[in-house]
Amino acid sequence: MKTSPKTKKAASARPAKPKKEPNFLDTVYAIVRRIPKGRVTSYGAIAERAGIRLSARMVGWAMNAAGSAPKPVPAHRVVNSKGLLTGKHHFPTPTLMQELLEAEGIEVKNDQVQHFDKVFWNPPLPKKKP
DNA sequence: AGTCTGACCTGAT
DNA sequence: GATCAGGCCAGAC
Repeated sequence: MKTSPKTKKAASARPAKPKKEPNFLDTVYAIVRRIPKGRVTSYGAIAERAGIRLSARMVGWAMNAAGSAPKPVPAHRVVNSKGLLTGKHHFPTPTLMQELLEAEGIEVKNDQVQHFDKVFWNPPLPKKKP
């Protein structure tokens, strides 16, 4: 048999989706995972680096998915532009986020990162291998 | 299939 | 100076 009744899925080398970039989600993870210890970043910064400055909301949603991510994502190092631990409520324990930050040497008071502009870490562009 | 929300940010009133 | 609304992408129901 070999008949191939029809071109079921036949040759379609690549219509138009060579997989440019997986999902901006993976990009976000890549950036978040690159955050060094003792540093924090903001959703907007990640979103901008990911190429979606107007979509900072999705970054938060991405963090939510981070719990389901194959690898642990330091979501506790991600705070909003004000340095507030807005997502701390989404952690296993509402104090875990602060605990982790303090454990890394970051001073947190009242759910607010102290010296935010000093511990703030600007994420680099996800350099892609040529 | 369409609809809605989501850990936000920025600009304008 | 504070408040309101808009915007973007992706997943879940």
